[in-house]
Amino acid sequence: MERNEAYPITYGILGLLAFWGPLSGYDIKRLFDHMLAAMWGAAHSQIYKELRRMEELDWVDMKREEQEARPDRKVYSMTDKGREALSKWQAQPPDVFQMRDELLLKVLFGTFAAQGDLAQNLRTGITNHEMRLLTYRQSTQYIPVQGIFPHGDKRYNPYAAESEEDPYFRLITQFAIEFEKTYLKWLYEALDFVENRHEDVALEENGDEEDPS
Amino acid sequence: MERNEAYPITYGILGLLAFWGPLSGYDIKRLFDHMLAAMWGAAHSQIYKELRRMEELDWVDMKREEQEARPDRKVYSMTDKGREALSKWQAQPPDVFQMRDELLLKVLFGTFAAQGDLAQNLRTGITNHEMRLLTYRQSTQYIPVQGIFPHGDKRYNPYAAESEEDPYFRLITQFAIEFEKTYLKWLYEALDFVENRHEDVALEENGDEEDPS
DNA sequence: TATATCATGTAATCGGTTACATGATTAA
DNA sequence: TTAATCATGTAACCGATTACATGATATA
Repeated sequence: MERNEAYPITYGILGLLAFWGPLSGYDIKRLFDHMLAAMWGAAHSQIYKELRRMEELDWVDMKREEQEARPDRKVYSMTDKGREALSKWQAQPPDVFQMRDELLLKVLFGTFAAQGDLAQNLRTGITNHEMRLLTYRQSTQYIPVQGIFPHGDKRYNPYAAESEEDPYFRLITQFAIEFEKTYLKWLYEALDFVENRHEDVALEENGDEEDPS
Repeated sequence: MERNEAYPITYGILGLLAFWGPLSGYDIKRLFDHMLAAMWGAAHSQIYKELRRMEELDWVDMKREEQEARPDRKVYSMTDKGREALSKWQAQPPDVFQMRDELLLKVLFGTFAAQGDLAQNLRTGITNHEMRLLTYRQSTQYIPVQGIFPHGDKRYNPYAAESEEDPYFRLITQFAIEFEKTYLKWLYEALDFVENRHEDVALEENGDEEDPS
């Protein structure tokens, strides 16, 4: 049995090519950051490497566009074989989700943190997740048009407003927004908890629950 | 400048040793699955390797317990240096969270899936996350006692009921439950959408009113 | 009888990150 | 003047996974 020939990032690239036709590695990196930030991240070096691999698999075609003063643009487009692979992938059960969140680990072991460190980490988390929430709420401008595939040779401008929106992208954006809202709600509650319980244990006697946030 | 000497899994192990005193690699693996499943996963091979590394760093001490008919138990306990490292880690800002969820990727590119594949994947996700939610709701039996650190030489039975619960573990469990509830709510809505193929736009960002459950 | 669990590890590989490299153009 | 962006890659490394290995004991 042969080795795995593809993994999530492969299909991430393939999906972007299916939506937006021929793209360079640089284009793909930009779209990754805008479109796939909510579910998968990728460094540009990995995208370039993966594109080379996908070319060997005949999942993509490369056309070199010469430029003066800059390296040539290597523009990739999905092949029939690539389209088939993308469809086959959808027929396999998804990997079990695995959370990897260092902030949660730090909260769990908050007992071993010095005064104030945990609160500071929670505030950092709040800043990060507030920024994400904002990004996702503004991300509708990136919604791709529907039904390009399987005639995906045309190139669409991801920044242009389109009349027909892809319903799955809307679905993902909704998930990302709800996730960030849930995360933030918890972060604020956790921060409130660690700030108020460290002040003085004796305060628990009288009513200190009036706290307008 | 020297290489990183530790990363999240290192502190995961260290934190478990701080809570529950001397433990073997096998014990740690079991606790990882029960306590840290919501925020970090680890294979047993990685834990054994990491323990050897931590021994070289003098973050843990190892004592060999001989057994007949089985390999010796190598029982690790945290050193002062390890305790210091755990505390220093809490003073550093946490890594930015990076989601890696293949199911979300498949939903985003749902346009390229054959009839029924997407719904099937969503159902798999529902099964997985329902199981997680159940696990987290039952996980209160694993809540560790508070304030062992910094005198953490005693060993506590993680299965025993304790009067004083660690508030941070409770916090994490709450997060995990809220996360799974949010995820599941979205999964059911997404499944309904792909099964019924509404023309109207489902899933507007819901209001602030909470359902009183 | 077959599987699972206890209990421990090693080896090989892989997916992903970090660092290095180039050089023009544009914005602060 | 400094930094960022455009645009492309290579090389080294590292954290994590998968497969391999052993052998008793308990459970179905």
